[in-house]
Amino acid sequence: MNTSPGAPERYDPTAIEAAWQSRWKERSTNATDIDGAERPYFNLMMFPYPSAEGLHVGNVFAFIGADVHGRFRRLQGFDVFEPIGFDAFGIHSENHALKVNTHPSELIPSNIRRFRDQLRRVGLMLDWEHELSTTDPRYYKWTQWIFLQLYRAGLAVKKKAPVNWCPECKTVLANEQVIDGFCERHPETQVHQRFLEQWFFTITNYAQRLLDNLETIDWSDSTRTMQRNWIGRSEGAEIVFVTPGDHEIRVFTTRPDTLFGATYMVLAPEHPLVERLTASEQRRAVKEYKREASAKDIVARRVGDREKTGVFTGSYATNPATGEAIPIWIADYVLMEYGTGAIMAVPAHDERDHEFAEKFGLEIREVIQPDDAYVERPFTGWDGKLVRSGAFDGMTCREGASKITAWLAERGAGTGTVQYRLHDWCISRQRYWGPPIPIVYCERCGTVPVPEEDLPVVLPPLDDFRPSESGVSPLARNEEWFRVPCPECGKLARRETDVSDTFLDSAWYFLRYPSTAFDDRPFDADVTRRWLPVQSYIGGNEHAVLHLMYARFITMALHDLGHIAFEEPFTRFRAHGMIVKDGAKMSKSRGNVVIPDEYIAKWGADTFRMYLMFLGPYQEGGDFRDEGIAGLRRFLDRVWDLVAHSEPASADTADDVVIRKLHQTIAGTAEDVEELRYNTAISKLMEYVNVLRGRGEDDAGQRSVSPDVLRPLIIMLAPFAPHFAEECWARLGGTASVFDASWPAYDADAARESSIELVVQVNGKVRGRVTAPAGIAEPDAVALATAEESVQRFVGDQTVRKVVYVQDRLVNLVVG
RNA sequence: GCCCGGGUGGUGAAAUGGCAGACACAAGGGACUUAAAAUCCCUUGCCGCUAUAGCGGCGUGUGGGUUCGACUCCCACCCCGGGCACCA
Repeated sequence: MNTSPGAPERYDPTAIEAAWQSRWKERSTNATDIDGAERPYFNLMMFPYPSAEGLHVGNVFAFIGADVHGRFRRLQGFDVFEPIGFDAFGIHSENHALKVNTHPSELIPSNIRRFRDQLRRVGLMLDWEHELSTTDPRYYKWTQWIFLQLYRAGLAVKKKAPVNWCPECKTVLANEQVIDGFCERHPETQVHQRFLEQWFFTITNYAQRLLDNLETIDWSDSTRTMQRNWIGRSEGAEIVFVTPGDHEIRVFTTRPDTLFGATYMVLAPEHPLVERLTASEQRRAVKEYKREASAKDIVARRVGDREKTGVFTGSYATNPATGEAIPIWIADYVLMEYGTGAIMAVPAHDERDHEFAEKFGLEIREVIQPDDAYVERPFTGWDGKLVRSGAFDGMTCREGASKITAWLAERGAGTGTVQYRLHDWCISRQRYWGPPIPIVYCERCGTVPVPEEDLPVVLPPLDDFRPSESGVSPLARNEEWFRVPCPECGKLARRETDVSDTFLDSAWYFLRYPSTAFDDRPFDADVTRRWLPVQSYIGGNEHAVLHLMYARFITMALHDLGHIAFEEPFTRFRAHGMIVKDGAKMSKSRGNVVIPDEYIAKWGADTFRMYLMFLGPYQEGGDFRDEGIAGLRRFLDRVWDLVAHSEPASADTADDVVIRKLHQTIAGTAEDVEELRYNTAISKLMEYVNVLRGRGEDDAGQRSVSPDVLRPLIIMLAPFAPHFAEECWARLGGTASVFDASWPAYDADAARESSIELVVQVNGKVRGRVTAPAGIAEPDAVALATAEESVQRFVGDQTVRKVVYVQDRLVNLVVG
């Protein structure tokens, strides 16, 4: 440690970071002027769930990447709004509260305090004036208000449906929360199927728009692909099969071209027609099979490689193409939730039907002659010609599909249609820790929405908030709370005791941020017009089909109801990658979770920030290794040293090499930061520093460069190392914050190289290099290249058959 | 099974179809130091030839192809990560 008087002060991140953090707070450096901003820029990051463990490095990685973007935009002259909040309702918090046997209303505030503290130390440009928490009645009042808007529009409906039931959570889960048939939060617990009355948002009404709009928004491809797959659009036909008893069985198929090969049908065991179609001699078998199927949980039902089971109903239906009577079976490989819950089985051209037909000895009739004769059976491809298909013989599959659909339509036996895999969003939860759904059930008036002026329906304190085995909400144990007069007739009625899904809380928080000052409206019209949609949203792909889909849906619905002017909430979304530790995913059980605090304490937030942004491409993530951090600290130390010894009189301001490198760095770094290529942006700054260090040395061995070539460096460094940059900026004579400066101007002329190095190849192999003036013409370049001794050796007396010249880059002589 | 990513030195990684390995880490050598740490300088893809300077060959998961030229484009395959999965 150098402590002698007069010696240059060492870089001390602890002191500098604390000083600047309090200065930012005092001066409101990061507060946004919501009403007065000239160039509003909404920079959003995914608000965290305030867990008991505190922020981990994954959260911090996400926030820093978003913060770098926000700070960069600010240096470009935008009024950047970078708010934060807490997603504190939900099963996550509640389960933790149950585990440690403390009420969530006690836990959450202390967790939030810890999070605030951690977030401050990371040095994010957060505007704390607009902090929100989903558990705040001032917030969830409007979550309930959104429910009411959707309810009035018919987009919130109550229906009995097969739902995913987690026996551990003792609640219903959305499909998105079921992973491989197991609960998202309890990987050991299988999810079961139950039929319950639940509130749904009919997101399926928006399936096509959610799909189409994906083309119009600037999102990571990976995220858009996941959404596309989740929506799962399939084109095909709905075809009607009629039974002798005049029952109509509708099926959906993506392969109407194979209709002539449909040799039997299958209904889902829960299909409403099963009862009526069952012949008396099959009654027992069918009943037994239905019982078995309903006893099965969703896993057993959904695992794809399971052996097929099923039972014949004893009835037949007429194949509308062949006129043949084909047997009707029931089997649990047909799912009631998709399509019509019934299929036409074409065992010759569908793997599942094939397996089923083989097992039960049903007819397998090929109606496609594949183009390639040597393909495996069943042939499920599209490249073939129709056979045994009457008038459609000889057509390609594509042609046959549309012709058969048209032919069915003429006879009223079918129609072209589209199916989606997307399911309606089940939003009710039989849990405690969420916003109560604002509905009252009255014996006389039925289902009555709580009047808007009575919102919020406050979640009452409840000592025993455990979920019950029976699936009834904890709130149903609080009679005092749920007994209320009917808002319409005044007679004693009963509140809805379910609460809403956490994903509803987070589906609209970005709308609230700029309007947190208003208590009489969810989002102010003027403010919203100025600040939304969100210009940049950065977050993890784990939310690609949950949060991001729901937020889009809620935004679309609010748009259609006239509350907002846009229908897509996030103009640009970028998914960041995942941080792993020594090649393995971080997890508590592995014991390799990186806690940012200790690293920040040891190295300083700026070094830590820079390391995280440097360790790999931001959108791919990377491997966190302790050894790598020192390099970034060394880099900052070197910059510190340059700043400490800067001399206004230094000649480097006119040094071509320095100036050229500076302007190349300005252009390259801006482009990299713009594209979130933070790792290469930092490496470019390092290159520039290496040039400065090589140039700055005087006769006495003392480095000294002028502040003029350092200031642009400090600005470019500021998004990554904000405290460090502020301190250097001040030491270089800056008065205001470095973030009130502008990103350095790029001068293309200054960046241009005057001489270039031409690579000379012979037959594509590098055989020499020549220095030439930039912009050299081809004949001159070739002459220079050919004259080179090392090139001559490889050309010898062979004739040059061809010359390839790439301007200012290379000459390739093709000889032989 | 299907749909996305990805596979490059000892390590993290970089490269609009045009010098593979920028920038770092680690390692080795040297300077400074009584010594160590820190700092600074040098070396560092592999193999071979050479006393050295240097010279040559090989090299981006594997096998083919396109091209004057391929980490980059095309085809087939292998491995790793993620998503979906009896979705008709």
